[in-house]
Amino acid sequence: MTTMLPIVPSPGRKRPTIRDVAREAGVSYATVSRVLNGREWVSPEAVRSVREAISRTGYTANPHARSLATGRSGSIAVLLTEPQHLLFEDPNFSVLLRGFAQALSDRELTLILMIASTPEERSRTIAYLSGGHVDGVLLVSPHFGDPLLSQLVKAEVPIVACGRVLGFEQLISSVMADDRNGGRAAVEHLIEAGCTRIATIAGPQDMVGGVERLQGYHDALIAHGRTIEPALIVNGDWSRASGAAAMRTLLDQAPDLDAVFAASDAMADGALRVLREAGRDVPGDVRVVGADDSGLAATTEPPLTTIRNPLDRIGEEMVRLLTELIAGRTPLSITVPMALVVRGSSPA
Amino acid sequence: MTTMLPIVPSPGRKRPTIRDVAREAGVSYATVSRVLNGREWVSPEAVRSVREAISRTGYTANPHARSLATGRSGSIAVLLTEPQHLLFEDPNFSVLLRGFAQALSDRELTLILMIASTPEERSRTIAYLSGGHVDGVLLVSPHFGDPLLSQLVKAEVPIVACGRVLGFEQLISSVMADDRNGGRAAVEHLIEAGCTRIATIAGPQDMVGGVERLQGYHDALIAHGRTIEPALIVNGDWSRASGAAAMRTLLDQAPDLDAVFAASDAMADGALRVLREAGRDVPGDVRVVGADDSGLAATTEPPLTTIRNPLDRIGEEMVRLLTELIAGRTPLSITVPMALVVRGSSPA
DNA sequence: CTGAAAGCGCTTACAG
DNA sequence: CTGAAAGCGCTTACAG
Repeated sequence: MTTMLPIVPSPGRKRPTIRDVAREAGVSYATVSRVLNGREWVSPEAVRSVREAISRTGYTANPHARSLATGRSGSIAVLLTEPQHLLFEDPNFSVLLRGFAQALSDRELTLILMIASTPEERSRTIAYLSGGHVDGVLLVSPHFGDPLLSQLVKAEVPIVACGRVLGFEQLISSVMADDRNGGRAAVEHLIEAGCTRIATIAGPQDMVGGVERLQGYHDALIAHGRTIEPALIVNGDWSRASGAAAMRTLLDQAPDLDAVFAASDAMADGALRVLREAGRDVPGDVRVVGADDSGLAATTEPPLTTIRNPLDRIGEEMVRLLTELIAGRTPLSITVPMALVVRGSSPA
Repeated sequence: MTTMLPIVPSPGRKRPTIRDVAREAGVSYATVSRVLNGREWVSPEAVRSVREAISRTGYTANPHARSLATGRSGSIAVLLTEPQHLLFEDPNFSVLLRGFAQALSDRELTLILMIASTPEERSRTIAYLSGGHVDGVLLVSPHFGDPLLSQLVKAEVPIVACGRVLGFEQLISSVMADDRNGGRAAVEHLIEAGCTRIATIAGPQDMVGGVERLQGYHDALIAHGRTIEPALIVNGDWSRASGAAAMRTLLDQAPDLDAVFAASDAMADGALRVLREAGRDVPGDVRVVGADDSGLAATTEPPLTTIRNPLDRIGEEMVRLLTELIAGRTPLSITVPMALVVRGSSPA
């Protein structure tokens, strides 16, 4: 096998630098830098010969040298502060991460993934971010009152969060789903379908999504002159298992219910299972609406009617906001609507 | 009584540099650099006063300057080449990513996430990586014959892949699960439980995991003197829906089956649903074994007996291998065993 | 429009 | 053990 020979075997092979390009193009390296950065005042011929020299040499700019000279790192940190296992198991996180990756790549920004769960990681992370080694940070699941938040704010790092950050509204940009109106839309859909005993499996009440979606449930019932019955409200923790448990409780407390709005698809799936075991037909006897429109929703039996969590859009807007923040604009808070997606568990 | 005041938070605030630390410590900045890098030949007093100066000034090294000086970037790219949506929906990917994050963080290496799906992204990515702007790359789902692979190899970027990379075994380190023996263990468990008509829902046959797990199914049957019956083998695409469809086919082709080994937990879950609908009791009438031990496995009804995909360990080993590669060692291929996890769908 | 030069913040031989 | 100095590869006023 002779094919194993590398083209340029020298271990100390040097990547071409701006000087190599300049030599090739017959100009000064300052000029090369100018065409690289699209600055004005470069003659067309210079531009052309530099471009040729670049492709001939296979030159790529050294981002570290550039950062050192400009003071801009060209990179953005995606920071996870949750105990990591929780987040990584959340399919929603993957969707968000994908959105970030796309939007950052479009802007030629590097995505640096940082996790701050253990105390050591936290202090290492805060030091790194405060050190200004990153142009900005995308905060994924800020815990209210997390000291990390104020440290970051004090360090004046541009930062945008996913979901409102209580107490920092003026300092931290944020993008979030309109959970409240989403929840309301879900319940109004059930009301319009003629349901009269609508239960809800709410999310954790120490998380904004949990609170807001439940609030939307209230809003819809009140708006239609219904009363809020405690027996129709049970909390879960977003998980399928918790949804199943909550459904059992509901069936117990209010056997005559004819609809359930679960604050997550996973909980709705758990509810579906319990309803099936209890011999209740969905949607015949009981209608079910979930939330998020995660990958799960379309594959349950029957498929879930749900309110779509626009995470792709949220990720995109977070990146846009962050670049604006970096450019010096003031913080902003954006709310993205949730849309009802109708499927078999509660048809139109 | 000296500079106790926290350094000024002026907008144009400059981060402290190595010179600031040197001034504070009363040494030259070369000495500061030495204690920073743990080089020998520094007096204990110098070390102490530098450390104090560092904490007093809140200094953190500028990684870009350091990279420029050392030629090491201190960062590792995690490269996704799959059409991204496929990967991000895969819970296994999250687990792997988490393992990477942890292992890299432990080594104070920065994790850069890169996605190369569109042609533009691909060429941008290849340029970036070939430019030597990253110390190495962790390849998540290499497609056989992907030209990106040979370009990366040609660029002499240290790279380790998840799963064997056909044709590049000598050049690219890889870490993978022992899918074949895992599949074999799953089926032997069923044989030992007394099952005689064991079906399998195999994964895609153009993916190594799909092929190997099916091979393991063969191995076990043959080793126990059983015959391979085509009617007992159906392919899926890893998804729950495909598992359900496959189960229907199996029930049709071989109504007397008493066990199913599905090559993924999601497919097993689909099979579970169809079996339930068909009135077959699991594990009473039919035993079911899945694969991966994803988050799903413990929450199905009944919970799945499965073979654990050691992705946490795989991620860890990939990072270790990569650092060794960067240090100049030769490529290596590692196989991590899969362990049987016994749950209700096929108890001991 | 273009070149020479300073400077970004670090590391690392090289002399002491 | 420690300091002065060169150099990593770029950008950007500053003079032409």
